[in-house]
Amino acid sequence: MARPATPHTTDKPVAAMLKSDSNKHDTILRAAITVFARNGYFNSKVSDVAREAGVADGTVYLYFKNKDDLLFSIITAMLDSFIAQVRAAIAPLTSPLAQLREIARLHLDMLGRNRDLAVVFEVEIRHSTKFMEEFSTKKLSEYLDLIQQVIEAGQHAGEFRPEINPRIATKVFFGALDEMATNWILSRRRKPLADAAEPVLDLLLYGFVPRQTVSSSSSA
Amino acid sequence: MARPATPHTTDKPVAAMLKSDSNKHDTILRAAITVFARNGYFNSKVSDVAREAGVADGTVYLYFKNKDDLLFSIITAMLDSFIAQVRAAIAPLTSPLAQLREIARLHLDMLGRNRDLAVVFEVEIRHSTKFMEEFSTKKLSEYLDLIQQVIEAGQHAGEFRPEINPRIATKVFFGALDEMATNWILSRRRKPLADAAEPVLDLLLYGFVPRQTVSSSSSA
Amino acid sequence: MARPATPHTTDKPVAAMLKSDSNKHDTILRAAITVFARNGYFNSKVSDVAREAGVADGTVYLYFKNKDDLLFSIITAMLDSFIAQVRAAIAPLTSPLAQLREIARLHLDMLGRNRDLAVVFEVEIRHSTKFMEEFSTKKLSEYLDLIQQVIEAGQHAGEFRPEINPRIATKVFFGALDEMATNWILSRRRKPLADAAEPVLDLLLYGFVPRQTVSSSSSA
Amino acid sequence: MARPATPHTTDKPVAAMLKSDSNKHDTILRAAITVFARNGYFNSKVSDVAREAGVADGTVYLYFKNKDDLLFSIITAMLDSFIAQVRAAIAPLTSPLAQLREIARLHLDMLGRNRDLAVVFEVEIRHSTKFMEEFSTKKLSEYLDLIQQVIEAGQHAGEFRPEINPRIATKVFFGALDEMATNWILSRRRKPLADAAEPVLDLLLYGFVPRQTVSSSSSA
DNA sequence: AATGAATGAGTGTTCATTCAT
DNA sequence: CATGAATGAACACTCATTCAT
Repeated sequence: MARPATPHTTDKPVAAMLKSDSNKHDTILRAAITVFARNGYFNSKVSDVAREAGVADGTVYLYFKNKDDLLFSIITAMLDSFIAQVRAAIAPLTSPLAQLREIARLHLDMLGRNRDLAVVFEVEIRHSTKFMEEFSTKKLSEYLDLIQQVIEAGQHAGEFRPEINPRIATKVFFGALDEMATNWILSRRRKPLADAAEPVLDLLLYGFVPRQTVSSSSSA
Repeated sequence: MARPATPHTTDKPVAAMLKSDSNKHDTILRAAITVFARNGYFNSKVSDVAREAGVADGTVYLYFKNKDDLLFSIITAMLDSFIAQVRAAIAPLTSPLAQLREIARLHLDMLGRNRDLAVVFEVEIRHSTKFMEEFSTKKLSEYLDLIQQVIEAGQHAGEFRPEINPRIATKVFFGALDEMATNWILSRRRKPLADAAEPVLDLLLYGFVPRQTVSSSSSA
Repeated sequence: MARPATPHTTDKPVAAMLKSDSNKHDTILRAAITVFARNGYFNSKVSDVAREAGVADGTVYLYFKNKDDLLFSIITAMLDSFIAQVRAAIAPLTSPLAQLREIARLHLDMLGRNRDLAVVFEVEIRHSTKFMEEFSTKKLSEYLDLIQQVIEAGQHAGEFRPEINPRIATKVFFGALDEMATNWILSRRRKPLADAAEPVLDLLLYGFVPRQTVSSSSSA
Repeated sequence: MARPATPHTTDKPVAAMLKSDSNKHDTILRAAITVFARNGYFNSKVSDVAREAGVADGTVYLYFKNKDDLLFSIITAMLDSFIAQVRAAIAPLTSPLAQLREIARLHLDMLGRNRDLAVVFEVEIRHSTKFMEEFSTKKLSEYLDLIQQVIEAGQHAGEFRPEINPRIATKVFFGALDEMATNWILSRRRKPLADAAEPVLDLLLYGFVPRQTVSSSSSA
């Protein structure tokens, strides 16, 4: 139940955050996602990317400064696209709790739609501490801030416990989703990643510990 | 409150899961942790590790099959040591909830004691999908199974909600801790990582949503 | 004394041996001189030359066969222009000694007017033995022959010692001027190169060794 | 005639300024001379040098920082060796004029012994203005200073004209020899380069212009 | 066991040249 | 004539690994 009309299926599929047509820049970027996901960034050759994109090696350098810039551009594009989608999706929702639910669903939905994208995001983004720092202080923190704002709004609205630290709650939320995605990538079973959204949310929202079904009322 | 005598400070400091003396095998492994944490696995040269360890390049190959084997050995040693510590620490505890609490604390305590170790564990372990698959299906899953057992025990004991999926709960728990560690590595502030254990646990155990202050309302 | 009206200042400035206007062929050639002088032939890119000339890369190939042809054309143009100037300048002079003096002056004057030109001539012309052979047996030897003829004429006229080998004298003469130019390029002081003409000539004409101020006879 | 006992033939042949045995550093350097002379610096591949030296590509980098360092080392070694030989050869000579003569002979003798060496020295040394500046302000100027001192000593001794500028005389002297060498490289005839020493010296010392045989003629 | 000199396969990047527009 | 995007051959340099000592 719930979440009935929400358009999981964005007409602009996540995988196609890059205009799928013509545009050689995007063709190369898509090829890089495929290749990096297959072999990992360090084990991928620029010429692999070029071949996958159907261009000459040198052409890659007409559109990207160097190999690193390829990875950088992929992740920037992903996060930009994702953040925009999330903003658009939660804007109409009034309840912060509903918004948080929507973020979780979109997060998993997006990564679950394109395994290659997910691999790059979950694995290759960590290819160096420098690289991670770069993103965690820029693009990624933009996303995390968004989540944190929702959580704080939820506290004001009385939907979330006032005593929890919103910063930590954000990390717990993000970490939980991130781990689901990482596991999904590694697991052989191809159950849709988005299926995990509901149970994860239930856990995060209501905790491991049972609510004292209180009083006698339940038994009554 | 609580957890008074629990020996946070294992007499065998985490960093020295490798016997700190003589043993050239361990000297090289420690050197590798330092070097990999500093530059990342791919940007580290075997000769860097050798120099750090004070041995000749060729000597590394007397103890390790190749460069990959170095990283593999580090993580295996880390996880073996960690799992052993966790088992020992939770054995005397009877309440699964107390056990889970102890795991969280130890997890963060261990990584927080040695940033290099944490960097390798959080970042370098992901240096390839193959590598991750290798671990997630072996060592790491041994750790995750341990957590899962505690959660299931907690469900039987009535300490955790019976309806939650223990497998998913395990991932949420691990993912939350993992994210705390990753963030701690990247953050400049050097607040002890273990300080995060309590608030994270509170969030996971009791959820984001306030418990209905029960009483009248429910019965109303 | 002497050489009063000789037009050091050719109305066609040396630098503009290439018609300075319109003509795209010459525009590119001038750009090439600038660029080659700045970075050296091998470190210059065809696209640098194109940009300097304000044309597209491909346009360079409409006027020159390839990059080598650019350098070749520069030096050919320089030497053609120079030889023509020299011929014109010495034609009216009757004394071979005066002619030789004029050649020295013009030689240094021309190179000293345009450092870029000098750099290309002194440095880049030597970019390969093949290249040098090409020129030394063609254009350059035309210039050297000119000098040699003047020297031989001087011998017949009794102005130069009959016993000297004109071929060797030519090389000594050219080598001395060449070295002055090379040094001038490298030196920081920007004293006009042509200033060196007089002292060099004095040395070459009268030698290092003092003329026996001859005994008393002269005074007699 | 003249120059009877002077040991043109240094027991340590010029070509072997590099100990010809074992020493891999020198083997590579000799290979580089051969290869650079054959194809020119820019057209030579490091792997060509390695093959010529009979070592692996990587080995070159154990002894030289990079390709540029190869050329740099060649010329430094040449000049060091040459300057030492010249100093030793002129030390016993008392007459500056005899010393200058000896320098000219040695200069041409050395280059004439090993065409490859000469090619590198005459052609490749100019592979860039930066490179030339480097040498002209260091090693080469040490050589030029040596010549200049001899000329100045000759002036004091009354062997050379007092009014000539020693700095310019040095350049004229060096330039003349340099040009002889350059021409010899390019010429097909293989007449010993050192044969040119005597006529060149005669020209430089006594000039192009005949000494007034004075006496009667003038008064006639 | 330990060494470290030697190896040589591997790759990111450049840039002269072409050609469809 | 002119363009400049695309090409792809070429190459300096690195570094994991070996092995004679």
